[in-house]
Amino acid sequence: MSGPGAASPLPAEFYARPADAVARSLLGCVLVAVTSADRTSGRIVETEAYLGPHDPASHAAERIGRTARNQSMYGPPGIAYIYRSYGVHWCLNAVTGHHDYPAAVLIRALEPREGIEVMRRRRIVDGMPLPDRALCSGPGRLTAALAITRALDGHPLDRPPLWIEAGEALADADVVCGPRIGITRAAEWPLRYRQRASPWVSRG
DNA sequence: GAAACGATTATCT
DNA sequence: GATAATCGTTTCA
Repeated sequence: MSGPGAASPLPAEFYARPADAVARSLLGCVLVAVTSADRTSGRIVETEAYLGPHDPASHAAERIGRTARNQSMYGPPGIAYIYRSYGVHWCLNAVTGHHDYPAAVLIRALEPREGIEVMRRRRIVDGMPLPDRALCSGPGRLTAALAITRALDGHPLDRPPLWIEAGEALADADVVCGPRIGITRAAEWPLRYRQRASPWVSRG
């Protein structure tokens, strides 16, 4: 898509808010990734907020502090924080809040929009394609589908090759907020946001 | 130095 | 429902 009326990337100011507010606002926005050969994108249907040093589940919790891995979380709002999960998967976050304050929003699931055939090709394992439902329904799955790796850690999310555009905002009635997933500390904090009844979310 | 532990997923029972 | 894959960070000696 291009020309008049095309959605423009969200500015850094969009992210200069508490992580839970950004996590809610990102639902319905569109994540776009381009390579020299392909363009892939999807609507964000599930996010999770990691609030700051006082959030014990955060990679930058008080007890951990600044490390080589989480340095992007201390950068300016609107950049990517990408880390390796379980030594196997890449996970994408949008850094929020103000500079030097570590907070971020984990992008957990997308509804595929552009390049779904490219996503299918990227996820073929042993000749067996994944069902479309599984292409982007999880933080590790969507990075594989969009070819997002550590190389983009710290990348500003308002320009190629990876950016987020405003989408159609979701009404509060279409948003479900509940406990976070896959963590042991403060998992019960209601910081996971997802589109109600979307078949593209990671669980439920 | 050594060992345990994940903001997960695919595969097997 | 259980578990292997797989590696950087953190923790402990």
